[in-house]
Amino acid sequence: MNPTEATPAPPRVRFAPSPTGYLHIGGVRTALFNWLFARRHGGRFILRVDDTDSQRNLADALAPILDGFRWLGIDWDEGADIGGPHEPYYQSQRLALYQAAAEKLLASGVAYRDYARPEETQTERAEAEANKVPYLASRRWAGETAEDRARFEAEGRTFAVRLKMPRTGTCRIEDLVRGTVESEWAAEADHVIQRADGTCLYHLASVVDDVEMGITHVIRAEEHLPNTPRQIFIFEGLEAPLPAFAHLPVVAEPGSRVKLSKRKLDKYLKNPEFADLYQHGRRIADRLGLAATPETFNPVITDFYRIAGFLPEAVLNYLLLLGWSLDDHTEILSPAEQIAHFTLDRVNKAAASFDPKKLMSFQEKYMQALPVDERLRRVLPFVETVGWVATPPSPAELERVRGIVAAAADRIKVAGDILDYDEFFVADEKLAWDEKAFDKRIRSAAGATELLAALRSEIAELPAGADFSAPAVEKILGEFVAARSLGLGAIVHALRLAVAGKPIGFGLFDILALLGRSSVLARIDRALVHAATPPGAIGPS
RNA sequence: GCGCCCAUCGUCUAGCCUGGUCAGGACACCGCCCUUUCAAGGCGAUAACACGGGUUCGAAUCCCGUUGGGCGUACCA
Repeated sequence: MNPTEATPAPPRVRFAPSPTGYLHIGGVRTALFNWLFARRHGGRFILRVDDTDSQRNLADALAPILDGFRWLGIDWDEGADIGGPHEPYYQSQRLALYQAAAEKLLASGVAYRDYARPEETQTERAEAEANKVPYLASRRWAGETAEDRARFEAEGRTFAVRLKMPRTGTCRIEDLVRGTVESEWAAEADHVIQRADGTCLYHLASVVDDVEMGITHVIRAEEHLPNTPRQIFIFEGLEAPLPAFAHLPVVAEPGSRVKLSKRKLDKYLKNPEFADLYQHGRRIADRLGLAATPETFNPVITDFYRIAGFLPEAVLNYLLLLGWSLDDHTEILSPAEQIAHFTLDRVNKAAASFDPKKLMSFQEKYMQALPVDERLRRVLPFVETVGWVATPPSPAELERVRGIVAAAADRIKVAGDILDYDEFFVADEKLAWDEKAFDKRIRSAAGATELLAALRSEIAELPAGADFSAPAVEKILGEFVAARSLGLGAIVHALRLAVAGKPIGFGLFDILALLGRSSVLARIDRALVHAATPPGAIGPS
């Protein structure tokens, strides 16, 4: 690098979630872009907590957010939990800073004490609405002199602090994503920055913190774009340098441009693809015995993916492409590649709607790329939680689960899918059958029970310790059907139902090998008894 | 209402700045192949420049307008 060239200071960016008790997937996308930008330029990513309006228990409301980021591998350099040079990182603990800033704005005349009563402001606003003009405060109750203040206070009025917005000129924002955005200052209302009770509002707090924390780039969702002029006004009032702004498109509902919201789960469930994703996760949550309410478990919330056993890299990769692209063909980017290639100028302007199917496709690709032992590692916590293996598993259990994972191959899309394969963990006498399939494939299939019985004796006659691996089983079955001039199809379905209880799943030879000879014999026996029981009669539970 | 933002296949997008390609890729869908089921995989097909005016030999690309959508307009964030 040319030593005479000034090295730009490393950027400082922030993500400032409200402690709401959950991490919104759209918020993750915004945080991801900030994080990527910081990592790409050797800057700092700061996690500040916007709890100015918080009534809830902070620790409980914040934990899911921090856990979500940790799970995703989005780490922060300063902020919640870890502190840093600009402590505290909780806005509720920075009130004095905001009040001092309000004083400064008041002193320099860019803000005023507004003694208007709420209903008076309301009347003015209604009037403006009726006249179809932007609402502008009359400033009739602005206590700008000591006399005015004394008079208003004598009337029993209290004040809020309002910005005294310019009434002429143009505000120009050079947005890194949207280019030059212009608006008339006169269209800006005199926003309140400090309430009558002395507490401060978002716009003031946000700007004061950005100034104090040395934020160089404000990268946030597009919904904040119309708020930017008033924030710029505060920056200027504080005589602070302006950060660069980059407004990201929102993450929208499936098939719409409306911002994704966790409260509209019922509506999204009418979208079949969204419903599929939800049901997929739900099945896993149910098996885990989780109380999955829409408030805590829903594809809009990051925890959904963690609980169901998604790979964080896959989720991140999908989110990256929601509003950003590298070129006309690259889709799979590892975190390192994402950092290496991310630039704000390739961020899209239009809102991007959330596509559950495409997310799943990323998840499948990432899962397929994982070696069996890695998949085993992801799957283990699930079988441990439901008690199918001990915690930690014995070497034999480990080997068994590994075999199941290997045989499952691409069928395990998310780690929690392992819970679909209870037939390998349930005791032989507890195996439940899919009755409809059982009826079709065994009870009403001509010759099925006879064939099953014949195969059963053949397997039983195998010498003790005979090879029962998948290839060996394949050979046994092949010879069994060949001796009867039949195809494999003649026995496969009945056998699958008998030993696994369901008509779908792994390759049959894998199933038999995984179960082992004694289980196979026991299950065929039990199926034969069950087949003899008339349908509708009470079968084994 | 007013202000701002946005607009390419169903969806995510490339292309737009620096006009000229059969408008490219991915996901989904559909069809075929493979196949003991289910997945997976392979091959193929359908599918888009919101509309209307300009400018130009030529417009997805530049300009104007229209329409549609989104966000904001709180003593919320």
